[in-house]
Amino acid sequence: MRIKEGNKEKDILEAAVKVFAEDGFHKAKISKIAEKASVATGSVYVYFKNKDDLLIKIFKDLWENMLGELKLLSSNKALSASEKIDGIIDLIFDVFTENPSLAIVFVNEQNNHARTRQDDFIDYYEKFLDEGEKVVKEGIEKGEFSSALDVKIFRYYIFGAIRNLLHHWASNPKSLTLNKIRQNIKYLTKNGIRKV
Amino acid sequence: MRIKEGNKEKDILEAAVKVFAEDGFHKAKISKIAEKASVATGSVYVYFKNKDDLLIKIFKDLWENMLGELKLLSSNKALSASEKIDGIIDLIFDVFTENPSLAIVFVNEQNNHARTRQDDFIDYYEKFLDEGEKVVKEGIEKGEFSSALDVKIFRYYIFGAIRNLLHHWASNPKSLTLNKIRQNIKYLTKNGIRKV
Amino acid sequence: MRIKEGNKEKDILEAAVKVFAEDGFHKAKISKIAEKASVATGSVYVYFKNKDDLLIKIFKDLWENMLGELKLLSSNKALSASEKIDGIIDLIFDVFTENPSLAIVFVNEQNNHARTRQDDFIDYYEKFLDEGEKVVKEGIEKGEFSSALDVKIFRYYIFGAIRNLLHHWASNPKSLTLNKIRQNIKYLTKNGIRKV
Amino acid sequence: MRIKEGNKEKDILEAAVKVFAEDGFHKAKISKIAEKASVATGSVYVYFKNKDDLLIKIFKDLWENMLGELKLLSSNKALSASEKIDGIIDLIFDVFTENPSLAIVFVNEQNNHARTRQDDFIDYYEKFLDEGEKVVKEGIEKGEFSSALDVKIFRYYIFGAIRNLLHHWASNPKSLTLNKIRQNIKYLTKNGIRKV
DNA sequence: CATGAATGAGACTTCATTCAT
DNA sequence: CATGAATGAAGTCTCATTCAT
Repeated sequence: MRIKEGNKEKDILEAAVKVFAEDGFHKAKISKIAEKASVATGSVYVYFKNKDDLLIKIFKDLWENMLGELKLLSSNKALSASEKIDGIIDLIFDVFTENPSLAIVFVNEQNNHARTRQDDFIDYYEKFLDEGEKVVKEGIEKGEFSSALDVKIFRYYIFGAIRNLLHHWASNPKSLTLNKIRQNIKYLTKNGIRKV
Repeated sequence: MRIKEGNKEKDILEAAVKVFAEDGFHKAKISKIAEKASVATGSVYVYFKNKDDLLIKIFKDLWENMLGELKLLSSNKALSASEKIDGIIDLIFDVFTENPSLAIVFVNEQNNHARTRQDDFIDYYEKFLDEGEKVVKEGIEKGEFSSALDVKIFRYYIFGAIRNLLHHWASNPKSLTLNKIRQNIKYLTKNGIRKV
Repeated sequence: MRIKEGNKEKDILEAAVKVFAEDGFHKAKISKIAEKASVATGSVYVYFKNKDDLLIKIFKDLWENMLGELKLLSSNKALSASEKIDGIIDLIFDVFTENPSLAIVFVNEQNNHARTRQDDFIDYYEKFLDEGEKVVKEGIEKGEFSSALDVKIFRYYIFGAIRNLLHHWASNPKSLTLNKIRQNIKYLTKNGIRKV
Repeated sequence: MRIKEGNKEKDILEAAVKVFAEDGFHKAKISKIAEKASVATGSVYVYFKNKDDLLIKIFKDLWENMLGELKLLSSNKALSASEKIDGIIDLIFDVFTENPSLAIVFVNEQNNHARTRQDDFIDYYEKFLDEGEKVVKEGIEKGEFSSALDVKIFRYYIFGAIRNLLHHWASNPKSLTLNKIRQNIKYLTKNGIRKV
């Protein structure tokens, strides 16, 4: 029995993230992914049902992990709502800083793909956003955050902002320091542009 | 007086926006666009060089217009920086409210496409963002906005936020009132989530 | 508008019969059919949904025609049942004599294909057999044919016999005269092997 | 005494017959055959050269056996030619009754396969038909059967008839009693449809 | 002998684009 | 300008076969 050496599944998934980031999902070729993962084209189909399945697994892994981390964070009684918001921002930045290609794939492909198909990664993603929403609600109730804001809207607001900055950074890593981006996001989220 | 014989070019472009929004650029078929525009498939190629050209023209029209409007707004001496920010937000919302399909195409396809090709619509888009940046700078100089923020980052921040909310709204028009979104964006942009 | 010159649909169908006969349905390549029909590979898909559709159309054309001819024959009041049986045998022989490739495709592929899919050509085929059955019933009622035989069985008996002989002939056209085959079938069908 | 450790070769062959009958040779997957035989995919290739080889062995086993039985029958001096014909029909029916899947594989795949390749099972098959032919010749010489018939043609005639009925029965076992089929074939073969 | 993960050749099918009318 | 039949390049996916263990 030929033993599965190394971790082909992981190799393929990582290669897929890179190729999807470089060429976009639709122009990405399975053969290129296979080559980058040092496996035969057909081997991709041993581990994944089809091209779509690669993308789905990428997002599922991403949001399943993120949700897990976020839960740890949001349940931490020692933190204020404001500190938790900072934590969420850090959480997101840490993941995508480590894997800029993943940031690009997320920004460019997730919406487009989620629209057509109903996959289970969407559940994780939505739960992640729900969990973030809870933190904001908590902050409002505690009087930390303004009760004027709509939490539903805020979640798309802040997420879109972060997404766009990450995408810009991932595309031009030299134009902006990630740390500066992170700090500015935290500042803007909490204070807006008004002089405090 | 020009005889109104239908404007095929415009018909095709509008059909393209709808089909790209529905099916995504890559899955969209030229034949479907032609059908929706009530022309023959071949006629698309009388007015446009190829499929990419359709998308390019869509974005060029969009940002050329937006830039023109923004220039009028930003050069208005009667407005404070803060009022101009409100104006920019209104500008964007007005365009995409009128044409939700365009919002979807913008959000889903522009990044993806801009990455690969170097097209002139990008100039207009960048100039639009530059012009917005100027307004922020002006606000900082006048002491209206905090000098702690990086204008470059802010432009991606606010634009990402708006984009994401528009996309969410365009995909689920009933989940949120556009007016509430607009108000919240204005509030958040200026005040953040802190209790004022 | 590029006009459909000649009859590409018919050309493709005829090429398909030849290629299916030569290589068998599963080993037959669309590209070879296209080449034999002097069209581009893609053109096959202008006229036919897919490879299966080619086979289905072949059988539909065949049995629709055969059924039409058989109805004319069986409704002819001037003929005895025995003469009608001869007529049916002639009918089948005439078609396949003209198109030996069709005989091979019918024998080799119809059963195999009919099993998996439920296509409308089967209706025509079954009706053809039903119509033949009627002739036999008529012969029994008139006292021409033995009442000892089961008409249902007879229809598969005679049809299998003819099919097998046609297939053998089509595969080795020189081993047997078609006329001799035809005569023997008529004789055997009516008299069996017993000395009369 | 040989230890009974299961007979993988036989298991695989029996599984192959079933799968070929169900799915057709070309759509049948080696992996499904292996699974049905409770062995690993690779084990199929320990016992058989390739997929074709499975089919060849199936037919070789079939006709080698059939030929052996037929020789016993045809050399039996105690039987008339007519009785021998009955015996041949019984012989064929007995085999396929016991193994309807084999009947389907025979009818659907043998012709198709025999055409392309030159395999040794064809020798056995031809010899089986030759041996049957001898019985008919003997019947003619003895004056039992009509000298008007061509023995070469008869062999394909009767074999086709039987094949078709077996196939019909194997596909729809409930539509006809096998006994009735057998009787009718014997009757038709000897007497034809004429009233005796 | 037995295994089953890995391979990679091969073919169907799609659809942007062309061009004769 | 307008048409839409025709094209053919290109990529996904399947699955028989191999081979290291």
